[in-house]
Amino acid sequence: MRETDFVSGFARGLKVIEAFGETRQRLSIAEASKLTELDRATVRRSLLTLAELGYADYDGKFFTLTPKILRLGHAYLAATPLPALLQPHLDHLSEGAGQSASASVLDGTEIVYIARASQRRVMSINLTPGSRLPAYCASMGRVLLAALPENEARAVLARSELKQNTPKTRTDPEDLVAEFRRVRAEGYAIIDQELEIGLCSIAVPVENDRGETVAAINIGAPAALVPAAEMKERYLPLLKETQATLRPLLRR
Amino acid sequence: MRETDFVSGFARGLKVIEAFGETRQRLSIAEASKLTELDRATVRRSLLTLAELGYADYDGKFFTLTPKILRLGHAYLAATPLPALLQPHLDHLSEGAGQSASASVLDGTEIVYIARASQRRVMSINLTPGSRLPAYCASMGRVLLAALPENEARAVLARSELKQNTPKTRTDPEDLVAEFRRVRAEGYAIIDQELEIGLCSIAVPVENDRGETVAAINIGAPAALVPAAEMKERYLPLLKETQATLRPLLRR
DNA sequence: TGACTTTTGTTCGTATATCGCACATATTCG
DNA sequence: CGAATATGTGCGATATACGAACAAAAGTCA
Repeated sequence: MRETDFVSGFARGLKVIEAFGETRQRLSIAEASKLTELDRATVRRSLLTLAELGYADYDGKFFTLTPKILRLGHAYLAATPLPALLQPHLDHLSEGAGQSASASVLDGTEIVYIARASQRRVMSINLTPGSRLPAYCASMGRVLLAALPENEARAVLARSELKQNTPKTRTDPEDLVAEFRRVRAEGYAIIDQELEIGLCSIAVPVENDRGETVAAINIGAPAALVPAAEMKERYLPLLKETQATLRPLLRR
Repeated sequence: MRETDFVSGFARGLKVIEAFGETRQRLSIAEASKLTELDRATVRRSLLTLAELGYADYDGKFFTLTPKILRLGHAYLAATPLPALLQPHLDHLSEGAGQSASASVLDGTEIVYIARASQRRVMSINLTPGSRLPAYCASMGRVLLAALPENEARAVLARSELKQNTPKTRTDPEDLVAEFRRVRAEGYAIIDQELEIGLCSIAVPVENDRGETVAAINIGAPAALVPAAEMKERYLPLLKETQATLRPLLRR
C-alpha cells in the first residue's frame, strides 16, 4: 500500500472513538487528546465532526457518544450471520445451565464477544457483544488458539502480554502450548480463576460442517457455586450438544 | 462550527463503514462507492485505511469487516451503564414470558436496540444490539415518543417516513399523537402487526428515580401464538414488575 | 480575596496530505 | 475477441494537520 492510500484523518477519528469506552462516558477535548496522544486541535476537529454527524453530543464542555455509534459495530453484527445464528442456542444453553453463556471469535491476541446470554447472577465482569479479553487466559481463547496451527498460536502468545492476573494464571508459553495440545485432543478448555478470582469457565469450539473452528462458546460460573472440578461433568455435555446442533447449520 | 472544524475524510470513512451491514458482508470498491455515493478513489483509500488498521480484511477483491470494528460500538455500550444494567432483567423477562425481550433508546426517528434476550423461536426479524427500527410503528418507539413533549414528538413524526408496512400500520400523525396520549395515560403501548404481519409486541418505559424515561423495554410474540388482545394480560404485569425493579436502580 | 500557576479551549498561518478527476490497466462476460 | 465493468495511479486544486500563540477558565496558595 502506498503512503497516499492511507487517510490519516480517518484513522485519527477512529482512535478518538476508541478513547471512549473503558468506563469513560464523557470526555473533554483535553482528556481525549491525552488518551489518543493526538494534538488537541486535531482531537477537537474529530469530536466536532462526530457531533456534527450525530455520533456524539456536545454540551460545550464534554462529548458523549450517542446510540448512533452502534451503527458502526452493527454493520459487522448484521453482516455476519454467525452472531444471530448463535444467539438462540446461547439462550438455550444459558437456561439449561443456569449460568451465563457466550460466543466469541479471535481477533489478534484477544477474544471478542459476538453474542451472549447472561444470567441475573451478578459478576464483576460486565461483558457485552464487542467486549474483549486476552485469549491466553480465557477458556474460549484457549479453544480458539488451540485451533490454530501451533506456530501461529506461538506467534500470538509471543505478541501477548502474558500477565499474571491471579495466582492461578498460567503464563509460561510452553505450558500454554502444551495445554493447547490437550484442548485439541480432548475438545474443551477449562479456566479455573486464571482471569479473575472466583470465576470459572468451560469452552468448546464451534465447528462448521468441514470441522473448521469458526468460533467458541462457553459457560461461566462463580467458583464458589461450581468448583472447577465439576465444570466438566455439569456443563460439557450441554456444550457438546450445542456444538453438535450447530455443526450442520454452519455451511462453508 | 466553522467550516474547517469538520474532518471530511473522517466523515467519509464512517459512511463507508455503514455501507456494510444491510446483509452486505463483502463489498468491492465499486460496490462501496455506489452505496456511499463517494468517489471510487476516496472509498478505496478509506477501505485500505480500515484494512491497514485491522478493522477490515482485503483479499485483493473484496473487503470484509473484522470483529475489531465492534470496538467502536462497544465504546458506547461499555461507557453507558444502561445496557449492562438492563441485560439480566431482560433475560429474566424473556424467561418468564417465554418470548424475546428487548431494550431500546430513541435516536432521531428510530429506536436503537441496546440490549436483547432472544428466544429460540425463529422470527423473520434479526435484531441485535445496534439494530434500528422506525419509532412510529414499534411498541418501544411509541413509548419513547410518548415520553417526549408533544411538540417534539410531532417534530419527530414530521421527519419520519410514515410508511404503510402492513394494512394495520397507523400512519396518520394526528392518530399517532392521540395514541401517544393514551400511552402516557395508561403506561404501555401495544403494536399489533403494524411493523410486520404476524408480529405483536408490548412495551413500557424504563424510568429513573425521578420518573424520567431513559429507555423502553418490550416483549415481542408471534401473533399466531399470542393474539394482540392477550398481550396486555399476559405480559403487562411482567413488564410492570421489571419497570418497578429498575426504577430505584436508575439514579440521576 | 487576589495574584499566580496550570489547564483547557480556540484561532491562525503555513507546510503537507487528501480529493476527485482523467487516464491507464485489469478483469469479466457475452 | 471486443465491450463493458472494475480497479489502480498521477496530478493539480483544495482541504487538513500541526504547532504556536492567545484567550479563557480552573485551580492554588498566601
